[in-house]
Amino acid sequence: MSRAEQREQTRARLVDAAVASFAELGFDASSTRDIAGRAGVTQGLLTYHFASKDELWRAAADRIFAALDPPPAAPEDRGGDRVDDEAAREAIRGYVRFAARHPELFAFVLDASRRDDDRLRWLVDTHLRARYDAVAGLAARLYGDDGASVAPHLYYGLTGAASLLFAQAAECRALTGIDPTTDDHVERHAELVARLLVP
Amino acid sequence: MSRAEQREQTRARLVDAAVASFAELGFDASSTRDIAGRAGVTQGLLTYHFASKDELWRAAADRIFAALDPPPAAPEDRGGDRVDDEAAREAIRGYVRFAARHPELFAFVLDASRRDDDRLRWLVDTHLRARYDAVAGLAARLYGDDGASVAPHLYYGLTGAASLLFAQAAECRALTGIDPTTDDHVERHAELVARLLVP
DNA sequence: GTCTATAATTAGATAGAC
DNA sequence: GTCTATCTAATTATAGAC
Repeated sequence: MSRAEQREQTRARLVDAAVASFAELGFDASSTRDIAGRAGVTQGLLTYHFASKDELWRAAADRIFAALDPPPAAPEDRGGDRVDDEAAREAIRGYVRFAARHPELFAFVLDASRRDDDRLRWLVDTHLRARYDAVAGLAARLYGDDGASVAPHLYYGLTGAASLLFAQAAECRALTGIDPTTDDHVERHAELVARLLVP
Repeated sequence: MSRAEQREQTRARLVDAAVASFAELGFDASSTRDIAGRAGVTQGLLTYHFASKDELWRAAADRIFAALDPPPAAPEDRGGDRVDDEAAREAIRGYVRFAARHPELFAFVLDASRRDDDRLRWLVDTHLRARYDAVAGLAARLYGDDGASVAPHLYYGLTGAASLLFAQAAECRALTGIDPTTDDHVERHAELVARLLVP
């Protein structure tokens, strides 16, 4: 293997380990030593590839959001002004299924949103704004002129309703006895959220 | 002031500071030195009153949940089998208003739910289970025989939809330009969530 | 009851050998 | 490109003076 290949392989393994650690433990509780260990290398090598913990965190964010492009398909606009209800429901079901299968995305954003600092602003500017604008556009089509004013509430309401169950899977198991990550419960949750937003 | 009074005052200030720090920064990123500093005492005194960081965390949890008793009023059952729709909506609005004014509750639970450890289990057994059972009972009245199976989805769906906007207030300001903690936006969110759950 | 001093551990970042 | 060794700073917890 060439040095360039070796380089890319090591970086990829470090970023994978960083994504898992940041999503699971959060930024503060994650240690670069532990992340390096998960990737099978030493901490010294980690700082060779990523000069600071912040730089590693940004690489992890890029990796997480790269898995999202293109964004989950918005419901097709079938000629008329109004979006077809069942198509909107299916889009929401798809969103819930995605949240269930990628809990690291929500966990990562939630962790960054904790403090009003440079990392949050970078995440908003680099990855979140474009996705929010897409949802706001959808809200405008669903709610007409009121779209702009309901967009924030719809965005956080939908995201919270869709994602919290999977972000708190451990709590849910302890509290209710059910495992929310099973296909059956993912589908139940998708149906509930879809029916709540589009009755 | 007697020593007993002094003791209680110092403990109360330490617990108040701990609640703020654990909710704002999370357990790991909170330091006992900083918490002691916020309370105006030294770290040595903190460990005199609370032998470990874990013990302080449990005292903070007790304080947070003490503010919740009695639980937010459930809608009155007006004679019939079915709960009155408008009363159910008002109960949900009250829940959203409470979430908006006490973001530390959601932040604290969310932080504990991150890891499947002893702290999470203690929190579930000591404070969360009774509250969940109340919601599950409400679900049974709203949804009849299906209540038991939808209760977990309803609980996390409602909690997420109601609370996330305020838990991520800093992100919301950066992302949308609005401040979700204003009375106006709290009411908008309350109305949206109430109308979603009880159309 | 409160403080200062410190032990023991761990963190992120740096330097240099290979 | 990778590793070992080390620096500096911060952490929780402990011990003892007052």
